Amino acid sequence: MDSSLIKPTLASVAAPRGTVPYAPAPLAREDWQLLLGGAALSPLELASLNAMQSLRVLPAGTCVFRRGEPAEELLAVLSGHVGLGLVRDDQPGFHLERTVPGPAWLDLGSPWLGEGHAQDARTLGPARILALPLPALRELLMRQPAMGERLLAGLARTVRSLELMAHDLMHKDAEKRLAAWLLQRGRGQAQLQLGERKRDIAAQLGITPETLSRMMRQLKLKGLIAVAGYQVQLLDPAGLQALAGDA
Amino acid sequence: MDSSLIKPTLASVAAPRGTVPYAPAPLAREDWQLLLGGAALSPLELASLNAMQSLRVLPAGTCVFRRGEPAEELLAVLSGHVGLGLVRDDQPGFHLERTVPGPAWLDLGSPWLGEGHAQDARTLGPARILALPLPALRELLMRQPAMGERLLAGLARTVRSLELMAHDLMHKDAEKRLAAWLLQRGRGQAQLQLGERKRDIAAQLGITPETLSRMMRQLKLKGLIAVAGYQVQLLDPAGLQALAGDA
DNA sequence: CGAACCCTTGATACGCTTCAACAAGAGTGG
DNA sequence: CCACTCTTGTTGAAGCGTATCAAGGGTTCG
Repeated sequence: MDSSLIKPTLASVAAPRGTVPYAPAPLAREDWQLLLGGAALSPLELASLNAMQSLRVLPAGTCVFRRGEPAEELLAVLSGHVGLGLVRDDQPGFHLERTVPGPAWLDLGSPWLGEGHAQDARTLGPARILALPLPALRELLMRQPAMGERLLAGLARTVRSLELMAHDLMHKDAEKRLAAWLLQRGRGQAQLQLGERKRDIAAQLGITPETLSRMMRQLKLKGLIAVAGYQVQLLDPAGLQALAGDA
Repeated sequence: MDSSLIKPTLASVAAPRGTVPYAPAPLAREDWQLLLGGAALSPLELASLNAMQSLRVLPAGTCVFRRGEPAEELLAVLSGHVGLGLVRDDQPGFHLERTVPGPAWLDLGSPWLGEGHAQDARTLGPARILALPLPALRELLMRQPAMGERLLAGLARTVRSLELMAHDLMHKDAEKRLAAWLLQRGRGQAQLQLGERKRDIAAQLGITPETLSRMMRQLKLKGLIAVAGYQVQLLDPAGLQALAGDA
């Protein structure tokens, strides 16, 4: 069985609304800690969070929320990948701009603005989505002000990541961005399995699928990576780092 | 006296550290409200904020903070413009990436991460900088949890703005970005005075000064704007909007 | 006055997109 | 089982958009 044959699931099928009712099972402590970071969560905090939490189990290609829709919950991806982008009325398909790999917050900001979501979100593969209703969370914030700081840190991390993306789009060419993306996705692992379609990767990098294909070949020719289908091996992480750097 | 002759102040001079001691004068209620948004601030909140606040009055081209420097205060620009970018060791000058026009938060996120600032910041013109020390703010947050929500909303707005910037960099060409920038900067006013050097505007748009010059000429030729030095008139806002749009 | 900026304009080069064609699965229905 | 279609990734040729390089003019300041 060749692992390179494992292909990402489709994302361009019709996107029905996720209607699976929430599963009432409480989350593990580690799940919460990964999302909220900071100091260890107290049993009281854990209990409050588990009391308000609701979980949605969504198949691939499901719509999580639509642009303009009022944001009344804080959403997080527990497992799987969720894509943020736009459905354009004049063109078919889904224009992906950014993917959120679980576990991570999906939209931590919109609920506080009261303006609704700014983008569409849909699952790129099977995913588990965590939702915290805003009213309950507000109440928790009043009782446990330390929770506010965890949320602030989470949003600050989003800001960091977006600043980095803007920086890269302005100052790095496609090859540098791909190298940086591979390193970030690899997280130290030399072997990595692409969990999404290559065109979705290209969309995240702000390039066309054709260019991504060419850049992959470039890196392969330079001996920095080895590619076999959806399996990529980082042969020379230091070389990739040098190529991706701001130099 | 021709107003188009008003030129932006230099920003490429040596950047000394801001050393002006804080002025103890309390801020007006409107200043706080503009920054923190949301419901009207209570007298108690105002008093607490004014008690911890410190103000720096900085001349043009002053360094506000450096990359990597620990972030122990929440910073806001009360008046003037502050540029965020990078000083590169190998190249001279300051590589601007984003400007923050006062009144607005300058760096609302870094203090919560405990990792220091991610970019350098320096004033593009004379500016007044507000600082709220983190320990005092933490204490206020514990006593007044509603303040946390105001900060969350502020960070969420930053996220929105960065998402928009990334979107534009990926999907809009230079002309579209310039049109969008002019509309945003105009804020409904047809007449607008460029407060910064054109090369700084170009840097924000992710293009070179040469391209900015050409795009300005393009818009002028199309009859959408009229340009006289640093004075720009939006002749056809609807046309600009159509050109800048995602269509 | 020269020197140091700044903005502009033109010529050229390069990166990336676009368009078109093709091969390789995956799903479907005969 | 096959033919058929749909989607994906790949490759090549042509063209657009923007950067780069070079030169010139305007303004400010010493």
